[in-house]
Amino acid sequence: MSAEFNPQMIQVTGGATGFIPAPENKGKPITVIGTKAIRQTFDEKCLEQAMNSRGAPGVTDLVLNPDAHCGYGAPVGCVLVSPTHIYPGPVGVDIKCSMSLLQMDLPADAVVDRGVRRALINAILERTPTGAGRGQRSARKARKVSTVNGEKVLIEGASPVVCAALGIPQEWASRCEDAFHVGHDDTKDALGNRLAYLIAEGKIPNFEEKVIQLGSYGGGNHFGECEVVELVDNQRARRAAEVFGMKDNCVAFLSHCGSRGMGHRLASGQFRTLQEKFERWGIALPGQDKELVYAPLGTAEANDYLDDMAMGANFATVNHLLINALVLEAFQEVIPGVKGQLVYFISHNIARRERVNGEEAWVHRKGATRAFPAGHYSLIDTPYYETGHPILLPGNPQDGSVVMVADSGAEKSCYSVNHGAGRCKGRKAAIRELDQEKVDAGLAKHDILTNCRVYPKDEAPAAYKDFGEVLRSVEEAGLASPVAKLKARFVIKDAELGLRGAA
DNA sequence: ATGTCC
Repeated sequence: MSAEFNPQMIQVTGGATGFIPAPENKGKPITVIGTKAIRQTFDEKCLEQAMNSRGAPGVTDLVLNPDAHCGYGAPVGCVLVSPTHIYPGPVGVDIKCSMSLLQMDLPADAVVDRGVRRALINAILERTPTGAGRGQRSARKARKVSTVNGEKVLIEGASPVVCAALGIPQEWASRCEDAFHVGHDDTKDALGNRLAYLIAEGKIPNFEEKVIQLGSYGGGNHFGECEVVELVDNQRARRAAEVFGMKDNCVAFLSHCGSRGMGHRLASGQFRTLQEKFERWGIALPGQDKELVYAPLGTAEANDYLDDMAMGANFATVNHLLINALVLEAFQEVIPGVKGQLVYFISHNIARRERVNGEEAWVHRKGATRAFPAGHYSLIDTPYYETGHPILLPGNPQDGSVVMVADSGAEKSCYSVNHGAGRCKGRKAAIRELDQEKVDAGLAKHDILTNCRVYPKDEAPAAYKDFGEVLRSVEEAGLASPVAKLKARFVIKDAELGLRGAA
């Protein structure tokens, strides 16, 4: 298999766009987004996964984004569309891993002082811990979490009752890609029934401990980052920023996290169940990849998966909104009177039912971000119909992150863009090859503070692709345009990761 | 991603 999958298989059509013919030339080709430099970053395993995913049962469209790299069954950084099947692998173990951005009514000058930034880091960490398990949040600061009914969170998502219990401003629900998710039959009763079954059967052990994780970041590539907003200087970007509620040269807070132990448990339970069934029934898997299990829509297996995915997604939604509420509280403790407003909350690990090619289909975005441009039917009755919705893309602390808005060209990528820079080095390779002093010096040079004594090498900017080249790909392909740049002032990560890598 | 296989 070695020489079979390589970037030369991509046929370039220009404008950072190309295609790979589907396996045996059956059906639509894989759409590939990326400049020449980006196409060279797609390794064998990533391309093999893309081909397996494209040839999988019921799959009609596959898009490979510029940040694509090897993932679980399907590449991280791809879009998989099926009108007939649901695929748990291309949603992933961190159901509804997402980005959110909180805009502060606070000029950039307010976070120049390093003492103020240190105080903010500490106030934020007290409320929204990082790392495995429940983290180190103090009991006093965790009080809001212990008052919420965990079952309601899974069943209702960011409902008025749940938001009120957690001190989340109700208007933030309108700044979500989806504020809640319903079950396979479009009711929340389906979720209530499914959850009662899971709990009765002991399928979600330590349920309350998982609920307490609400308002925490977790580890890996998750982070919280204080930013200074630099609006792009053109009329369209200015208009979009106005609708998004973004303020030039002001402070904002960018968060990346997902559904924590709850989503992990729901997802891994589904993988186990489906893999056992495929084995028992002797059904061949696409490319013999057991991570590409699937369920035909309408079966009990698909219904159970859709219900579990919805509950994991509801947990992630409330987790993100609570983090934003707690981060705002932390800012207010350090800088009394400061105001904050959610700009947007948008996922990059979720399957959504959308219209593609004129029919309803499940659009699986695995490390990919929805990108509906102005006038898209789905944005009617939202604040974003005239502009398109905000697209939140983390790059890296040194080179910055970006807020974009979709262009009409996004149709060719099933209305999707990348979800970040994408890894170019595996974690082990990054820990082995990168120099700790250089990693820390890079952040220091940009005057970016962090809670980590040493920054995790496997999360260093050098472990990721060139973000500028990734964004060039998106713009040249006509998928989206920049609205604002986000310049990091401090970054909060799982500090234990760094200590591990420093050994 | 995940107390990294309840």
